[in-house]
Amino acid sequence: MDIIKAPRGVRDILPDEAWKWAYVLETSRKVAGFFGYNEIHLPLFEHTELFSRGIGDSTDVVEKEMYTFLDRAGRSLTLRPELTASMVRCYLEHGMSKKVQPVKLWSAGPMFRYERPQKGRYRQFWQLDVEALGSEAPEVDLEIIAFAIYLFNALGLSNLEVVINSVGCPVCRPGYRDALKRYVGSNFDALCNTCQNRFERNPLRILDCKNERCREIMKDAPGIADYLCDECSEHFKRVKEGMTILGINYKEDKNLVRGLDYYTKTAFEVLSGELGAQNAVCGGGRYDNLAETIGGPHVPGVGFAAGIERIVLTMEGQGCDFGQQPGIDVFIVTADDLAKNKALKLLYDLRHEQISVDMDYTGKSIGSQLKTASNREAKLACILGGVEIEKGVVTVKDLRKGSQSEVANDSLIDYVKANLAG
RNA sequence: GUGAGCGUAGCUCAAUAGGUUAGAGCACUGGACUGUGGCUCCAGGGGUUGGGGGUUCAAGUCCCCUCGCUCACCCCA
Repeated sequence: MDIIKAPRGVRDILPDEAWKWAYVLETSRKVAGFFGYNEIHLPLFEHTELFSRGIGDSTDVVEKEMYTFLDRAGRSLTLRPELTASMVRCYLEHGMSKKVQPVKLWSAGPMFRYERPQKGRYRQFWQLDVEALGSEAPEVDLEIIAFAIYLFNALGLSNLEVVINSVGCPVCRPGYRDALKRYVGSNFDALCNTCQNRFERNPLRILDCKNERCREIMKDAPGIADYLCDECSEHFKRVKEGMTILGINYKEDKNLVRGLDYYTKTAFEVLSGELGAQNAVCGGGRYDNLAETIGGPHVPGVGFAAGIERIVLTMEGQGCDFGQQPGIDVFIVTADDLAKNKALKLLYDLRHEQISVDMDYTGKSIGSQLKTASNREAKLACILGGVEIEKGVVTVKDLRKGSQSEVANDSLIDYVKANLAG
């Protein structure tokens, strides 16, 4: 029988990589603390309707990328493809509008999308998600963008491009949509097939088509900036002012449109050259109508999601520092069977002192055990045998220097601590 | 979902133009060194050449199917 392998598009994060993830997540947790965001854990699956209504029925994510299934009671459930809808659902369900606004939350975990796997794109992938709910203030948009930038700086990333745009709101977007259609209509035949399809369904998406000719045509397309209502225009202006005050470099890209229906006003992405076609390391924006779409009252919100795989890939590509790879400090070597019980006791005594220590249980030769100690990159080896037991000592070998000395049992812990510190 | 390239040991890769028993480095285990690692030398274990079918006297190599990986489109994080 064949060995069962992992399904397509998913992968194991092995220890060699997992410690890097831990670094990214720990750094995120710290930044969240500085920015006053609280961690939250949300379910991996929700009612399908949450996503189909929240994200939008005609979006690619909902139309063809969701893992949807019926549970044993016949309910239609879906593995979450993103976190924003769940965040809003959670806010509504727990009456968070009664708390101080905005409610600032963050979470990290796996998302699921049935897509063709590619570099930096998997069917199960991790996102860091940061959301601020319950405030219209443009300063909150600014804070969300600044959070992302602050995090990426803390991780040592460079050469990132920040692009922002305003996608308007239900008041002004229809007018822009019409203007865009009037412009595109005169060039309709020159558009690629997909864009011709988009013309009726979602003309805004023609703006970020990658096709050469479409790009050429859209270069002179009307920008939404000229069609924003006063409120959206003021809001956008204020966000940009804030960016300048904080010294965040950005590019205004009038062609930036986001694929999910719920975005209003501010939309932004952070791009990395390290990722090939999947160049967005982070994306987000404001979604003032999402809460109503899923049946709640009006709750404005703004947030972003960043892909952990893509962050790690970019960091590796740029040679960023991930901190210290976890390893062992001390390895205990038993020279003979007489020492086994003493060694066991020592093993746990050191662990109780919060020293990372390990030993070999297989009874290999002393040479092999030291080899293992080297392999594990232990700093010290504690050698125990009949000789040591008789004298009431432990032979401590410094594997970095090659020197060793006999240390009395009762001063061993202090000796080990002193030598690890040094 | 569409297109292209690629699947050989745990990893990185060899293997004339179809031709014997599919090799090497790293890693692993052991020995030289019987209580001292890294360096060196030696030895050992480990493969249904992703899976299935076909062509052939003969297939890792050619053909088909399938699974997977990679890249691009699409979309996005």
